[in-house]
Amino acid sequence: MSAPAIALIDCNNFYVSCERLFQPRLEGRPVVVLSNNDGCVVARSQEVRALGVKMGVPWFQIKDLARRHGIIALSSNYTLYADLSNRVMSVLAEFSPRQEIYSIDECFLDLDGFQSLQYGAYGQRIRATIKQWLGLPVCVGIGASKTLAKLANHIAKKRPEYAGVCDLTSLPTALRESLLAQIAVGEVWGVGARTAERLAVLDIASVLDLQRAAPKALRAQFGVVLERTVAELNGEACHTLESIAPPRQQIMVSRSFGSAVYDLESLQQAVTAYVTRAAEKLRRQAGLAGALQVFIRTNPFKPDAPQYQRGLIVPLAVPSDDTRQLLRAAQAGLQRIYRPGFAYQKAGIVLTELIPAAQRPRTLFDDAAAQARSHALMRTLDRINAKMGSHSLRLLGEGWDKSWRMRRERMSQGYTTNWDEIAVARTD
DNA sequence: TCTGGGGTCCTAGGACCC
DNA sequence: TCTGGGGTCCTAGGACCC
Repeated sequence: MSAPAIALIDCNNFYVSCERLFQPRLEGRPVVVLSNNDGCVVARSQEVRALGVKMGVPWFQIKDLARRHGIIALSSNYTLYADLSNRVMSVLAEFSPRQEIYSIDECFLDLDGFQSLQYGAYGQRIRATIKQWLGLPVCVGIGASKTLAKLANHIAKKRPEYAGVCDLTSLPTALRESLLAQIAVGEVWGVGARTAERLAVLDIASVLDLQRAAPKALRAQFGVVLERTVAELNGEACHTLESIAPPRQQIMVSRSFGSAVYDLESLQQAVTAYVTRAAEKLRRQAGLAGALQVFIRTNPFKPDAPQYQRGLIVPLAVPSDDTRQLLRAAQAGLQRIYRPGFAYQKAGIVLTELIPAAQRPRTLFDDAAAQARSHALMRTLDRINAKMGSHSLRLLGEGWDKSWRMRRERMSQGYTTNWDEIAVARTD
């Protein structure tokens, strides 16, 4: 009987690695990828980390530093990252029958049954395969629980002597504990800055301290989440591997504007675009929304300017996935919360009370013919946009001028997703 | 000038009911 | 002076994640 083992494979500074794949000149140079509107740093190359640039820092705050050190900043190209992510995940799926895709650049694999191959060696094979087939660097962490696998991955990333793969299940106890004693408790999956601060007061500073802490006392002070984390650190798997992603409970689409927006019409256009996108996601998971929330807000980072923020939940008479009905609800809500005279910085919508389309409630007033027409129209819309590229067909309400559209001034191309921008090996 | 977007889970407290 | 007790449901907000 083998002990359970879970692997966490995580791409190294994924967005930067994706960009380097198609722009080899970025290799060895300090590179960051910025969030929407070129706002914050969301990915940093090793060279940038070494300069002390923190995750999430606003780009304008480090422009001086960037100039001095020749940091190259790129707008985020999510189409490219999503495509490469899909390729990484398909390759990784070959290494275990049970895979949980956890985020765009991470997945868990259940290694149960692969013990005879030696987990560490298996991890090296995974790492080498992704590097050779896709050109992307990954690290592999292996542990008896998801939390330990994450921790092992952290060690694999930070300590070169592990060559990108750390198998905590095979380390001698003394070595494992000395490693855990050197890692700050805030590195543990599920322990954020607030909790780390409160733990410090109790003299729980390292991962080893937390592993050895009394679970019941922690539960009383911090709740059940931290209690489970401690159990996981002790090798008791509380978080199971979810190979089938459960349907989302809410679908949100929101964006900051490229520049401030004042008039209702621009907000209406933006909200139309967001609802359109959210409805596509909703139909892709075969769901219906029972309610829609719409919200708008001014820029909270400008406290001197008049502030206004409001949201409203609009219930739908009947749960729906029809873009037109969702739009009516959103526009009605927007009308009610809009106040003139403010510089709006962001708007968004959230679809909530989601149910599977198969559970569509029946009412006395069901109009089967109208439902069939709606279904056919939405399916056609989705198909055309899937084939011709999203936004090929869209509602007039999105408008044409788009002053609210976000800034992306440093964007790379669609090397793998757009025939016109496909990567070129040589031009002569 | 310039500060992302999209999620989940848990808890506390109020409303309501018997 | 002195104002029940317990259960359920819902919502808002906090904390965390990538």
